Amino acid sequence: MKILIVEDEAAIAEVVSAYAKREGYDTVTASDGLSALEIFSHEDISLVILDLMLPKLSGEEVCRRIREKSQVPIIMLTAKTGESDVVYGLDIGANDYVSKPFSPRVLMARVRAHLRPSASRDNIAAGFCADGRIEIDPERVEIRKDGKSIPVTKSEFLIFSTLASKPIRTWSRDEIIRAALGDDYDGFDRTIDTYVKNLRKKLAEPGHENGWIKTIYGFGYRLDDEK
Amino acid sequence: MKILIVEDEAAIAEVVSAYAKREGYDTVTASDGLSALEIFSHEDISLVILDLMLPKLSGEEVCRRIREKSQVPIIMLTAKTGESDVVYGLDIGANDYVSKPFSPRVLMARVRAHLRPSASRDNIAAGFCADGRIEIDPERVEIRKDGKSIPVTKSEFLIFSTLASKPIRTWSRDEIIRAALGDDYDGFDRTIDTYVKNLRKKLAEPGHENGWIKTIYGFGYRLDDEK
DNA sequence: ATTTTTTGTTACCTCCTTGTTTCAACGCTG
DNA sequence: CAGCGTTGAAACAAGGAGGTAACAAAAAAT
Repeated sequence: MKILIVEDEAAIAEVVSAYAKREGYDTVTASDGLSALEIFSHEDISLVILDLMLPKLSGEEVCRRIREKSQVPIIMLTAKTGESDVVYGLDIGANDYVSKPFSPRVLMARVRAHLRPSASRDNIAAGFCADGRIEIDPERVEIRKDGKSIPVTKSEFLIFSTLASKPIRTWSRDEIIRAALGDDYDGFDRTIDTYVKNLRKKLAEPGHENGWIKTIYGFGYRLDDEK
Repeated sequence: MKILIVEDEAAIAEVVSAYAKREGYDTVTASDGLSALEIFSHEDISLVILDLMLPKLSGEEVCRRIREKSQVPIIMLTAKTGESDVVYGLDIGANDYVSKPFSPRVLMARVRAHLRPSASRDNIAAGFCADGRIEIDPERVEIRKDGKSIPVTKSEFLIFSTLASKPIRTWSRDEIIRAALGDDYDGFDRTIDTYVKNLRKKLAEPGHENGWIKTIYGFGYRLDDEK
């Protein structure tokens, strides 16, 4: 987990960085807007702490540019405390807004809240798909086809549940990893292929050779729930 | 989008509810912890605004119970302003923490930030064109004509989405490349011709041989969405 | 402790997509 | 309507994405 700290006052950047590191995060610091974007596009950043008053490129502009590419959480950390400043900051894409002077403890609590892994078995919804033929049972951790239990592994179950939770959506491999296996998973995205292959083998049948999992070339996978 | 407001002071609940409704959200109010959980489990709640000092069941406990089941965004709205209160609130599962007295405008900006559609593909706007006959679905990564899915490649999808995002506009090849394929794309602009050709082949029909993509001689392309 | 299952990586192969090129057709301009 | 630049279409090479299986490591079961 790497945090990008964009802050032109070295002293503040130091403090934030020190706190973040104490919590086990990696940090990287940018002191102006342009280098922030530069770093962001070349490193794998999980969260951005962004000052608004920056040399070269304003924080607002940095926020907008990042949002064009990414949904990474952005916490604005700034001396602008006016009501309108806060509203504006949030509306251009920030996820959180902390005013200076700030409490490092509170800031880090907010960082944790944004980086908290969001997946757990508990929020897997029971459900049906494939015209009701396939049933996901989070209580028993079981997938049934036509009422008959299909033995799947934990990962297979989590991944299929994830896909089925939004049959509408096409999921990229990274999204599947984050949603099904958790943020702290570190492994290659291609591993998903293997799970999908195994799931397909278990679920497939004549007429549904793909096991109701459709490949969206260049993007990822989606439940194939067409009628 | 329905917001659950958990607040025992009716006056505050009223104010929050009024603001939320003005923004187009549905609201439902609970005045104690138990009824909050009751409502939460029976209705489709997209976000919770949660006071901490509640009759029957504390806000902290409500937060924990909700978190056992769901990842719905929770904004704590409370008179407890101590640093430790904030840290504690966020650590037990709240996504945001707003202290009373609060600015309704800021609160609503935070609500918007939490409910903002999050997937990065979603900055491709869903939309219709060609008199509603062609539909762009960024969730599924799919283009449909008359409701029937048209298989397109990644680049074709991105390019058509770009054109459709501003049906008014004539796009030069370079602009299409930058908007659809990214700044770091390196390739000839004439490649766009090929994608357009392929798209046209897939979308065309008698009376619309150009697949709703119009050539602006000497400039580029534009969606042909005339009536 | 041993076996079995699951998890995750890798390599190989195939096929699709991507992007270039070539040439024909088209549209402007005079 | 002739000439020139621009666009359309098809063919093709090269790269990239996905399918698959074999395998190592870790976890669970016996």
